[in-house]
Amino acid sequence: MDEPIYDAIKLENQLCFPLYACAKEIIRQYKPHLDELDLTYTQYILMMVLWEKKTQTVKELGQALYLDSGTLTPVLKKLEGKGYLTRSRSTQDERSLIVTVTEKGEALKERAVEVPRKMGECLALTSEEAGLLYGLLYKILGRLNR
Amino acid sequence: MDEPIYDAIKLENQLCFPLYACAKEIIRQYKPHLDELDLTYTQYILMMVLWEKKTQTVKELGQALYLDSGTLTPVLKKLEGKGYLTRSRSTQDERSLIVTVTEKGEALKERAVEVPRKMGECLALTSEEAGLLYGLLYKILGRLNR
DNA sequence: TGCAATTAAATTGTGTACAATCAAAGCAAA
DNA sequence: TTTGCTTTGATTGTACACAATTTAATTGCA
Repeated sequence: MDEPIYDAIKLENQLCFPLYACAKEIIRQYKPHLDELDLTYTQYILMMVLWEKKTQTVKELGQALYLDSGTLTPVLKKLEGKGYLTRSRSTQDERSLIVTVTEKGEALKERAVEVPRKMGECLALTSEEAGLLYGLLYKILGRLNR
Repeated sequence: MDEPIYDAIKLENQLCFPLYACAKEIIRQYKPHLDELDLTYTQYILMMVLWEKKTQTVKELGQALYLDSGTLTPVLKKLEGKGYLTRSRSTQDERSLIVTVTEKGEALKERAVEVPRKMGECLALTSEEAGLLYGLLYKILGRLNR
């Protein structure tokens, strides 16, 4: 009853599935730490971009995070409501919305630096393995990004 | 202005982010192929389990897919509506819901075998790299799974 | 110049994801 | 056997995620 023709559609032979499951499970591990900051994972990675760049358009945020305006608009409004960023139209190009981190948003960074340290332990990869995984993932992302 | 203290919360230094982005981007690549089968990615991986096991409880599906009943219940109802599976309570234990693939669901497998072949090309990894990635992902999943 | 094509966000609708809670069923110890 | 604990799915509420459409602004070109 073993039909090798069908091996290709066995869950255990997929590469996408462990990728999908792994991402979800790791994000679940983040939750208790991010709850302390009152941030979701999506809000957290968005703030990460702003901590580094201070000011970005929605388009730039979308490119950095692989998210579109349909996802970003409500997340940005939520973070604006929390006082971590401001949203305003560009005077050069009224179509562009400029997102800028506030002082309160900057201050959050001080508490957020603890999150990667707390998370680091749970992956259980050596630094070589982590580097290898990192390289493979960005190789795939680079290939898909066109 | 380079503050190495903050390097840990740069997006580019995260391992979870490329994992999350990669999973999403690959699932996006699946979409045109899965559209031909009128399946979403979640529906597709659920059917994958049923193609192999024929019959599973919701609990077993949840363990296989890393999903809970809050996600599975609506997906199962949708697939039941499409005629690909049936849902019925176990007579041994009325708490358990037994999910069984139908003939129509089995038939879908014949068309689904083409999907992995069509997808294989877009990853652009050698088989060594794919094996390495696979191993690393399951190592993480194994560690997180307790 | 004037208008068609393009671009940037926002909106709408569908489909997950998951925490928290609930209800029903089974189990277990006194 | 009855009460309390556990297990299993379903439900509810919140938060993405993205395709498709809409709106407003800008650009390109005849």
